[in-house]
Amino acid sequence: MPKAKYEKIYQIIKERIEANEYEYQQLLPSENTFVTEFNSSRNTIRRALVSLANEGYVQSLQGKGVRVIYQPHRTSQYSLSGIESLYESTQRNQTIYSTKVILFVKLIVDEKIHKRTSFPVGEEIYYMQRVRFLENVPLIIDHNYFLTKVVSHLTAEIAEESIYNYLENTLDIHITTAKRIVTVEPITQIDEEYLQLDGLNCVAVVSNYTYNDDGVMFEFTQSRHSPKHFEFHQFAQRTRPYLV
Amino acid sequence: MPKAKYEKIYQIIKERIEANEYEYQQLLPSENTFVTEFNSSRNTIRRALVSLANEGYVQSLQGKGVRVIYQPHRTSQYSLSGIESLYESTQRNQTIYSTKVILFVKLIVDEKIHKRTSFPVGEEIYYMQRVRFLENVPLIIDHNYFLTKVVSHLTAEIAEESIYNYLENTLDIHITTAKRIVTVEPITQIDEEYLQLDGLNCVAVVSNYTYNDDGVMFEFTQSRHSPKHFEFHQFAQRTRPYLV
DNA sequence: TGGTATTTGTCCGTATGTATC
DNA sequence: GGATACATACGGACAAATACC
Repeated sequence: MPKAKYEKIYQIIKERIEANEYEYQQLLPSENTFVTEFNSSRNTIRRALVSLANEGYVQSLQGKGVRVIYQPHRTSQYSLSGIESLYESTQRNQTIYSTKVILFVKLIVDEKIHKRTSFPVGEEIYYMQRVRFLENVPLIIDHNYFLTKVVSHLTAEIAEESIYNYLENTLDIHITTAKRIVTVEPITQIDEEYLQLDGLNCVAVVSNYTYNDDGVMFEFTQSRHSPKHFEFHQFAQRTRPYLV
Repeated sequence: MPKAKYEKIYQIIKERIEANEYEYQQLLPSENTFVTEFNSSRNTIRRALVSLANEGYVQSLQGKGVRVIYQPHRTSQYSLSGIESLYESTQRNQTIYSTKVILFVKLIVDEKIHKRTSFPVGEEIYYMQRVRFLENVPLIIDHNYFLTKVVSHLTAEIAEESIYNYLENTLDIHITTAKRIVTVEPITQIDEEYLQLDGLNCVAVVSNYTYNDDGVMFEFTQSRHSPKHFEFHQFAQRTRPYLV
């Protein structure tokens, strides 16, 4: 539940767009109209609108108005990131989701792990491998690394459920920023063993660097995706061209 | 050249971070310090800082300060998107960049093209295929679709050079927003013919939907990347966990 | 063609809240 | 408790682009 006023307004307008109350390509009510509706300053309205623009819901056109450019996903139900997370997707589609832990160890960062994760050498970490299923289809193999000094008392049982539940609710750790890098890599033996690749010899790899609100990078996760179901979304505003 | 004050301030602070004037994990000068340095309001400073945070340069910590979390790329020189564009990368590394047009036609959108591009059926478009080289290595095959009613008088010669130069400078079209979707797909005959895949049977595909500042989607581009050199960056703030 | 109203973009100043030190 | 630093919110002013008459 958001506390800030601009977040509430953002949420309300977003829901109206998703409910098609404001239609694709239509102009929203003017900022001043929202000012009277929500009884706020124009600045607060603008903050909400800027957030919506940043997430690809609307586009502001000076002198004209604010146009809706959101379109519901017509693509894969496994769509990831950007506007909608896998979690939201599972909720919306009422799909069955499960996780199987195939490795769970505690170890010390050496030079090799440092190169992969950029955790400092000598730090103690949890390392686990997990297979993630949607509708009983193995979609993703996760390699998770957590700093033990931030994430304490992790167990395989917790990893089988939701780690982020544990972080948020039990340890009261809040993630605020994350870097993600998508690459495509040749398959490993583990990939081949657990994922249904149908002859494809690559996987989509999302490397995820997660920071808590102290600015400490406490998690590195490499998610190796079955190519067939992989989809990664990005929205950019006032962007440079993608390729020269 | 940015006109707005907050953009200039954003640019200056960004350059200081990239020049390591403000170091990784160090706190920036406080907002009020910047207020006096740039002789502006705190609002304007905050706008610059929020932009930097959105692009992964800094992280704001209430009560503490604003921490630098930017690290220069230690990875591939072909790194794409997010913080640094391929163009900036080529500039920085002084690499040689070239394009070869292998197909250039004008055609009408039918049902099949509509499904791929989401251009309306019946619209006239330019369709071209281009191979893109870095240091004489074929990295990417582009399939570009442009609405002729927005992008007029395109030629193969222009496509061989920089289309965006033509758009920006000759046609005065400004792109403001873009959606990108990354997927991994089996290779086609064209991929195999032009890219050096070394036995890999997948390519990384970036689908790019580009809007001009009238809110018209005038370009759809599918860029098919050689997996070895592909890297796609994203930065997210106050994000949900990547996977449940 | 021109003038006026509308709408978004930028910028400023101020006040108050909240977290940290 | 007090000082510092970021977060939120309000209100006002003017600029720039557009729409309308």
